Amino acid sequence: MKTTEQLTDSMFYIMAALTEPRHGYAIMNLIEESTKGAVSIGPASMYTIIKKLLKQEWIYLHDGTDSRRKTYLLTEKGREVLEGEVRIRKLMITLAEEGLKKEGKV
Amino acid sequence: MKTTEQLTDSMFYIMAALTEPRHGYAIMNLIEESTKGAVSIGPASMYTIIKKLLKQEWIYLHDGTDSRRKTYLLTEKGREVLEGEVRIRKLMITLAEEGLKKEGKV
DNA sequence: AGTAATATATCATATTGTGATATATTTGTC
DNA sequence: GACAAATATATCACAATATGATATATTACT
Repeated sequence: MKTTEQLTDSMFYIMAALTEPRHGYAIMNLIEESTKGAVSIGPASMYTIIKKLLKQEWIYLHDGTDSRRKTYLLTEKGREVLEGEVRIRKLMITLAEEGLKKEGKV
Repeated sequence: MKTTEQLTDSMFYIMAALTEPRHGYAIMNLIEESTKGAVSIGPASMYTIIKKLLKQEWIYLHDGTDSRRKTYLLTEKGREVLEGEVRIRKLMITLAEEGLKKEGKV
């Protein structure tokens, strides 16, 4: 999938959770709760992706960080990327919904 | 990402396009148009994924198929999967939007 | 003191996606 | 009726991503 800055699902989910300061474990729990258990990201994926998001400077290590927990938050750039993603994803959901409601059983 | 039948982005996009009978090339164009060029799936990804969706029986080879074009459509099972996906994706978009609109620049 | 929950981390592997490329057919046009 | 451009499908080898298994340390609870 080639795009103007397209995120994978997992990246999107994690960034969606980081509009507020959260640490890795909290992100995992939030995603699981928000989707009622339908989506869950394990630690391997979690920390792999966090590393990448840091490198891209879409998230940063936030103050609340103590020796035990590392708290992250979207950067301004990250917010913009997320906003763009939300827009694109909404378009595709609209397309899917329109098609589905036509009840086009051919 | 572990789930009750989670689709990758590309799979989702392609299935979203197949609520009506379409052939591969048409799917590619539709996705590009619907997202205003922001998302584009090339032939390699397209046909790889179509093969997988056929095997899963989420899409099937539809009648309109002539010797030249192969037309596909969602199966009933495929519709259900897509419906479930739309639900989950909406939840995550809502989460992202709520976070974003708080304008929480800490 | 012992155990469950919290929290981060990594490695090797599995899964998924894609650029490059090939081929055939149809359509338009000079 | 020759040629180019657009349409349409297909595959391979490689790149990018995600993940199960596992390890380790700290905190909370009883």
